[in-house]
Amino acid sequence: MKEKKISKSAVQRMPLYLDYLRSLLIKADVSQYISATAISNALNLGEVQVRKDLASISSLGKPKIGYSVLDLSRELEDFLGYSNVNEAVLVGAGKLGKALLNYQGFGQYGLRILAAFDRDAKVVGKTSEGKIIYPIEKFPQIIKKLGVKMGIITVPVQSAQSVCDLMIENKIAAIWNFANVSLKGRKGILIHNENMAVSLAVLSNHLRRYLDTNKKHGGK
Amino acid sequence: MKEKKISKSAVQRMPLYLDYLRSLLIKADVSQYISATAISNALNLGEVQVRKDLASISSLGKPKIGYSVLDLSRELEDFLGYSNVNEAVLVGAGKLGKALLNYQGFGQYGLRILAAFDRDAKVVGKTSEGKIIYPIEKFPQIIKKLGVKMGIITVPVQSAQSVCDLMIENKIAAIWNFANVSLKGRKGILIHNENMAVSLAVLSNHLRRYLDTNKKHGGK
DNA sequence: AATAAATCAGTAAAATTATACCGATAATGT
DNA sequence: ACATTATCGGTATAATTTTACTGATTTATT
Repeated sequence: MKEKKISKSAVQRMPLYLDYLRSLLIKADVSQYISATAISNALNLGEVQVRKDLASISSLGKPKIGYSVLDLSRELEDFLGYSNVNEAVLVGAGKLGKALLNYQGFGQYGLRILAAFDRDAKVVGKTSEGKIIYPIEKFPQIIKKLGVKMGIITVPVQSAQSVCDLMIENKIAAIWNFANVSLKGRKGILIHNENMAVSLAVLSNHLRRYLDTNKKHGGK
Repeated sequence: MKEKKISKSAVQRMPLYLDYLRSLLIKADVSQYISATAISNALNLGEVQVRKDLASISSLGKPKIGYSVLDLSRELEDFLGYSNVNEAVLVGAGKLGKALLNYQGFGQYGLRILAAFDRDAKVVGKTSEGKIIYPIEKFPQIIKKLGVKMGIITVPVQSAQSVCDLMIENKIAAIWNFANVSLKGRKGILIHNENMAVSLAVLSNHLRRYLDTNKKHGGK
């Protein structure tokens, strides 16, 4: 099995495929087949792009037939790491932090948040739906024991970088950052920023151009 | 002033610049200058990339000096459309919908959610922090009156596509979708999916590769 | 058995995005 | 005043990503 390189953009399309396939599995029987063409129509993506993406993680596609929906789902799950659970810890048990901590939906994507940390003694120790919130001082000790490699940051802007540093010191390799700053990491460490402002930028930029065009070219 | 084309990736970096500049303005006086180089260091981005991005929206950069932090912020705000408010409506006043509706932070980014819609009569009519939730049937009528062009979707998966269609029929041009499906739009209509699964895909993919590498090459 | 239709998968080309390079310019120090 | 330094901004190059094309493969049809 040769290791193909998969672009980041392609990685981001994979969960869309998986979601779609899962929806098919719910609707109909498990022995269905589907073609890249059909998927591309359903998801409004380029036919070639879908075929390329799928080819990069699977080789079960049969001409004239397509892919077994079930098998392809399995392969996507494997690729995305949903089959072997991703364990994570979370720092910052405020509003957002607690919401994520208690969010059941992550299970579907193979994510399990094992523990949370906070520096506020008031929230520490309390469990919400079985999860424990530790004082931040215990971070190194507990991370070492758990061997977790993914960290979620839900602290206010000011402390985000120091939490990030703390995580990296303790061998966290992938960081999901919900604080509204772009954090400084290190080579090999992935920092993924979940920034609503970024989304808004895309949206409002589109809107501005859209409205301009319609004004200029006399759009109705 | 010639219209330069700005890549989508570049657009997504703009709010990062703006956030950083704003943080500088808070910390120090308003007559500061900053260079693209300094920004690139702070945000851990390529120097050339930052300079290019800034050049595409501003021409106030002075050699040896850099940009006026305040002026550049203004230009970024203009570009991002934060200066002239973006108005939006939201469909789906469930948990997430209400959270967004009441989230104060959007103001900072020039977003104002004017009204919400839901098909459940129980939530309709009630106001939470001054916002009104209308029955979905009134959508066409009210959108027409408000002239809003941005729509936010926070309904369950099953109804997301029909809400999307409804929005497009009523001349919404940019859709921010929080439902966990990829929606089908139409040319000219932007659909931006806020999908946590996508983020998770990026993270867990990185992690898998990271762990593999460290295993193979004997990373301690 | 032969033909047609649908689809995969590999290679090539095009488009997009990021990076490198270099001359011009403004401030600073000599 | 002149050299030096930091920085901008444009052009050129490289890398990445998407799209197009083509041949091979499998099923259905005549």
